This record gives sequence, C-alpha cells and structure tokens, in this order.
Amino acid sequence: MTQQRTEAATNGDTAQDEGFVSDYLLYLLAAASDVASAQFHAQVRKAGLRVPEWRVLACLSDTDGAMITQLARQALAEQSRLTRIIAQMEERGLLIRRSDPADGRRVRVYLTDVGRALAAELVPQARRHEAALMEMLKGNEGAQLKPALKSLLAALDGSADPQG
Amino acid sequence: MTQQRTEAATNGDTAQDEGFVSDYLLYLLAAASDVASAQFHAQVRKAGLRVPEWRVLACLSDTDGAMITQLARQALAEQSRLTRIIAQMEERGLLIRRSDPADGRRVRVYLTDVGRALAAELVPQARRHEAALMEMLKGNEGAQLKPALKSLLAALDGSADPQG
DNA sequence: ACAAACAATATGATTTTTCATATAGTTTTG
DNA sequence: CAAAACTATATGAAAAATCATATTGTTTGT
Repeated sequence: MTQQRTEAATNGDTAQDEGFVSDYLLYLLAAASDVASAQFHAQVRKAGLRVPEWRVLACLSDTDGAMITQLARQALAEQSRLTRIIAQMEERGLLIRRSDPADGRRVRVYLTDVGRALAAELVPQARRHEAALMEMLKGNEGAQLKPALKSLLAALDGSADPQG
Repeated sequence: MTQQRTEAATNGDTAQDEGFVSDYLLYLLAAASDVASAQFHAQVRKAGLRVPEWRVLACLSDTDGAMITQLARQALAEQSRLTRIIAQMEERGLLIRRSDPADGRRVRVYLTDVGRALAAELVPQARRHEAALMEMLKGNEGAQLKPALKSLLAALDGSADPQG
C-alpha cells in the first residue's frame, strides 16, 4: 500500500496532532464535513434557510416530486423531522405537497416557483463554493477526495455491518 | 406553475446519472460521515453513551486535562453544549472538572478510572470498526480517503473563506 | 492600581430533534 | 373479501441543541 504520510508524525509544532482521534476515520469524516460546510451553511442561513431546508431544496431541484421518505434519506434527516420541515417550507410557499394518486399513503413534494427561484439562486452558489474548495485541493491528495468518498459510499451501500 | 419532471434531465453533457446533489462535495462528505458512523454509533449507544459523550471520552483519552473550549473544538460541539455534556458526564462519574490553578477561568477535565475504563473498552472497538471499514476500501480509490480528508482539513485550517 | 477590554465557562429561554406511536392507505393471505 | 401484515406519513411528549447573554476571572493600558 502506498504509505506516504498516513502517520501522525508530520506536524509542525502544534501539540495536538498525536493520539487516536486525529487519525481516526470517523473523526476525519465528521470534522471535514463540519469544517468544509461551515462557510456555505452561513450563506444558506443568509438566504433565510436552515441547513436541512437547503438540503431539501437541493434534492427537489434534482428530483421534483420526491416522496417524504425518499427526501429524508437523501437529505440525511429523519422522517418525522422531514415531515415537519416540509410542512414549514410549505407554509412559507417554497413547495407544495400532493398525495400520490397511485398510492394515497405517499406524499409527493413539488417546488413552487418561489422555491425553484430560491434553488436557482443557491445551487449556483453551492457550485461556486465547491469549486473554490476544489481549487484549494489542487495538487494535494485532496484531489482524490470525491472519488474516495464515492467509493466509501458505494462500499457501504447495501453492505451489512462490517464487523458485527 | 408546477412543472413536474421526475425524469432526469436529457442533457448528456456532464450529468453522470444523477443530478447536482449526488456529486456535490459537501453532500458526499456529510453522507459518508453519516453512513460510515451509523454502525459504530449504535455500538456507542449500546455502551450507554450518546455520540457527543463518546467524542469527549475519546478526546480525553488522547488529551487528559483538556479545557472545555478545546474539547468543544475537538469534539465538534458548541461550547455551551459541551459545558452541559461535561456536567452530565461528571454526574455519571466518568470524569471530573478542576479549575486550572494557573488561570481560574479555565476548567480542566480529567477522566476518572471509570471513564478511563470505558474509553479503554470503546477505543479498541472504534479501532476495530475502522479497520473493518478500511478493509472494505482496499483496492478502490477509497484507500486514498484518509490522506485526502487530512489534506482538506489542512487546507481549510486557518484559511479564510474561499470565495466570499 | 483601576477601569476597560478580553477570555472561559455557565445559564435561561427558545428552537430543533428524536422517540415512540398514532393514523391512514395498501397489499397479502386464508 | 375481510383480517392481518405492511408501508408512508403525522404527531405528542420528551430530550437535546442553540442563541444570546450573564458570570467570573485575567490581561492591558494609563
């Protein structure tokens, strides 16, 4: 295996680079997600949305007419939470709910024009922010990040518990 | 009004098979973190801890005597939240607080024997879980994941806002 | 030494999130 | 075709997280 700098020893003089946590995959993932998202999430809030609402908006701009459960999965939120988020967004006029004629249990969610306009504003912002991030990673191992993440997701998707 | 288009767009240009979200870095990070953590977090709860408590425990097992603020940063939690988590963990006998003799504002947190024992149980579990994950990634681009994440964190650390 | 500025932690009030379960609709089965 | 099993969403109560700010302790500038 290509072992370059996977060890913790390449620090400057900040004393907090040894130990378990700073090389632990689940920490690296959570921290990277947190830190990388922070700035853009600030933009989201400036646009008057909370993070989960932005996620729903983005998902719907990809897949209009999605179901609640589907949105919950895609937007990384719990179903009961999604229900309430959707309700609030409906009250704000960003989307509408319609029960699926083919299966009355299902609620399908559609963006309104207002919602679509907001998505049309935020998605490009997200793209620009992402581009800026990617730019920072040029030349580093960070350039492998997206493929690596997709690989992890693919490996975990549908796989059972690694090590019970 | 509401134009419904549940089908994927017909532009065969850049879209692989999905839309914006499924190739968006911040989504990939959040989703990967969520999915990869899910199983281990179940183990954490089985051990009687909530996720933030586990994080504190892990941080302390690396750096005993850390300050609240420091722990908040490391454990990816807000300061006021950390204060309460620490208080609860102290009540449970997992750790103790002591104000720093050198600077009375600071509260330093130390594991008790009970806390250390719990850490000694969970950290190896975490390591085994991580090893199982890494095993799943062998041969894929996923093997680059940790270096890539570290590279991202390093790039973002101390850097200002990419793209205002 | 004193007041202002600063820093670390704590706390009250509110908002979010979760958990368990209820409600409503659909499919399966005997 | 009705009852059981199942699926999708909603909801009440409880727990957790957040925000603004208070409190306490330290440093700085005059």
